[in-house]
Amino acid sequence: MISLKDLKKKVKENGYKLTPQRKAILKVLIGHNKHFISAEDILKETIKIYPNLNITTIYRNLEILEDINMLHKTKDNNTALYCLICEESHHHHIICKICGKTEIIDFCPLKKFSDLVKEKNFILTDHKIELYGYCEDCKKDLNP
Amino acid sequence: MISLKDLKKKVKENGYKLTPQRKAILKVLIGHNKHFISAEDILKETIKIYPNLNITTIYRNLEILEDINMLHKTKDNNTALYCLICEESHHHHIICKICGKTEIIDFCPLKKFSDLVKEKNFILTDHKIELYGYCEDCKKDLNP
DNA sequence: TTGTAAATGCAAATAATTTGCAATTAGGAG
DNA sequence: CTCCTAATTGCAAATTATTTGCATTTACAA
Repeated sequence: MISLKDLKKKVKENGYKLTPQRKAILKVLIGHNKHFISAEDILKETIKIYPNLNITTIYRNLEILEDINMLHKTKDNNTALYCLICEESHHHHIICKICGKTEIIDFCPLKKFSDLVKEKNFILTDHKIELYGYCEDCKKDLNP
Repeated sequence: MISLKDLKKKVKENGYKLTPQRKAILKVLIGHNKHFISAEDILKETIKIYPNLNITTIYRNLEILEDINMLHKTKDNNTALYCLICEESHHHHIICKICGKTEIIDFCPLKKFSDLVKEKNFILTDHKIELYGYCEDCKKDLNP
């Protein structure tokens, strides 16, 4: 289980200061561990911890966390979503198209891809596998 | 091989008119078949065919084509990219992080995912697998 | 040929994200 | 502990892709 302490440590190791704003953001992220969350929603949560934190600060910190490989960013609609990278296991997600609920799919077919990629003379650096559908709650509301 | 004629037919079948602007857009899309392209780049190309076509028209048509399932939209950086859906084969892509060149990876591990998804009580409706890296040309320019 | 809903072009609006800049602050050096 | 400096923040304004309102034009079925 990833801890707030670990996150703070990694931030410091990378030469960034531990401001109260940054700590609040980390706390919120860890509260949503393994689920995607938007910058705006992070703001709503952090404000409870550090009342007048600015959205700019959120964005700047998310960018830093992404740079030092602590955060995974994805953008499918018009709003970017973020999710802590927990290194324990490499995995992908299924995302509910209605409520955004996210579950982990603990399987990665990357090895099978890498040969195919080599054939195309690409160097593979990143990959993103996202599954979409309806979660248990939302599927009840679907029209028959 | 998908043809312009097929595309026009599908557009008509769905009750949309065949305006010259729309035809120009389809022509450009088919010219980039199996590769992603941005709205702005589509505009640059269509303008050669239909000189004062407006970017709004591009966006509105891309939305229609997406609605009738002729177009696949993806958004990773801040710009959406579009790619005709050719139904002949289901596949995924590798995208060069520098120049955007796209190649097809003709493999889909979806079946392996579906069992895992069922365990989570989701209904799986869509999936997106995107691989990123550097293409043959761009990898030459990478710093050593 | 005509009528009408669909489609277009333009300008203005929107919304997420970024940037400039002055003020504040974390945290290492002394 | 105090001071210094680079890092960080907050605010307001800029940016950029995309969308919307509206008047005008057009495809195409009758």
